[in-house]
Amino acid sequence: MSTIDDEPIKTPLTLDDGVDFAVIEHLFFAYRDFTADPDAILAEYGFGRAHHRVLHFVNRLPGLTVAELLDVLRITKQSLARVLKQLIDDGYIVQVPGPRDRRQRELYPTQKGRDLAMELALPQSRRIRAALEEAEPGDVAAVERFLRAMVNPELRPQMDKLPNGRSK
Amino acid sequence: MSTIDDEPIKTPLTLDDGVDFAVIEHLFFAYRDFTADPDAILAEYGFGRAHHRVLHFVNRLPGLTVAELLDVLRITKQSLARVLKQLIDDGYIVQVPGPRDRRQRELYPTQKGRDLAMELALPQSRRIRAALEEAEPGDVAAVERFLRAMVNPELRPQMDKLPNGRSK
DNA sequence: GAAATTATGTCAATAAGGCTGACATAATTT
DNA sequence: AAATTATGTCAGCCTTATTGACATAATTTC
Repeated sequence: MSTIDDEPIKTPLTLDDGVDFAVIEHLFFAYRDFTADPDAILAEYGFGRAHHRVLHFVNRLPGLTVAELLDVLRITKQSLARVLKQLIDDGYIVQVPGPRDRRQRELYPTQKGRDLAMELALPQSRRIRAALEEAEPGDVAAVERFLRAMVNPELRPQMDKLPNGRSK
Repeated sequence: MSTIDDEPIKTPLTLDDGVDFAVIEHLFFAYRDFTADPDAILAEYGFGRAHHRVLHFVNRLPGLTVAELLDVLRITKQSLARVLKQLIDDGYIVQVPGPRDRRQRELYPTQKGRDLAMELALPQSRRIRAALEEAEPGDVAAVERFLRAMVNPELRPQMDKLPNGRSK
């Protein structure tokens, strides 16, 4: 019988073990630095990453309801409540009663909220553009295809609803 | 003079605003689902994402010291302490006094720790491979180049130290 | 050899951002 | 009129991070 084996293993896991450790780690490091940019700005406003996400999607989908926002963020009503309340109290987001269903609250950014959303997006956009500078034609499409394919299939339609350009 | 302007803005931010919102959102959704896989497994063990990261890098760089691990994870000693202690107490990681400097603790996975690291990596690897199935030749390289370029330049040498394949 | 530095560990307090469960209100639908 | 829906709120809990302070052992420096 084997006793409990707490012998140290001295050989590393490598790509030979059949796992894409390189991509796994690239994603980890990339995402960490990607979020560090806005985090620093948010701290000046007394906000956190949760505020960023709410502000971002309200700016990208103005007029979405609380339920729709919860569906995009995949968090609970109670988790959203605190950050949304702060953003409203501080004048970054306004609520408008739904036109058909007056129980609903349509969420819109104010000019202040739009400005902050842009300020937060800028360093991220700069980082992305710098990363793509060295890229060859077709790489951008390849990266977007890959990232999209990494998302659970049932959530991909949701991504397609986000405005892609030339909004009127 | 302008009064406080809390008028709702009804037009969405789009790519026309000069920001790569598509890539920003792709990264957000992709990373969320990418981490959801191991999170579910970790919960069964009573662990969290922090345990995963520690276990991962100890398996990828067996024998690294506490200081080196802190340098990779970029968290504080106190944050590491709790999760590392649990992983050691539960027999996933063992400490070995450094051979030259006996103050140092070299960290190694046990067989149990190696097994869990693989179990956590597998769904992530499966997701990556599925995403790359539709990819054309050269796309993998493009994705890795992009993700690497998204990392702060000063941290890239650290990524290169991770074993790339064919370990002996 | 004594003193300073270094590697690690630990204690206490704090904060952000999640969670669950329970309950309230108003508006809509049945 | 009753049931359902959309939203809000209260209370408590968990994980993961933070800072600051201090302790111990080992190494390095003078």
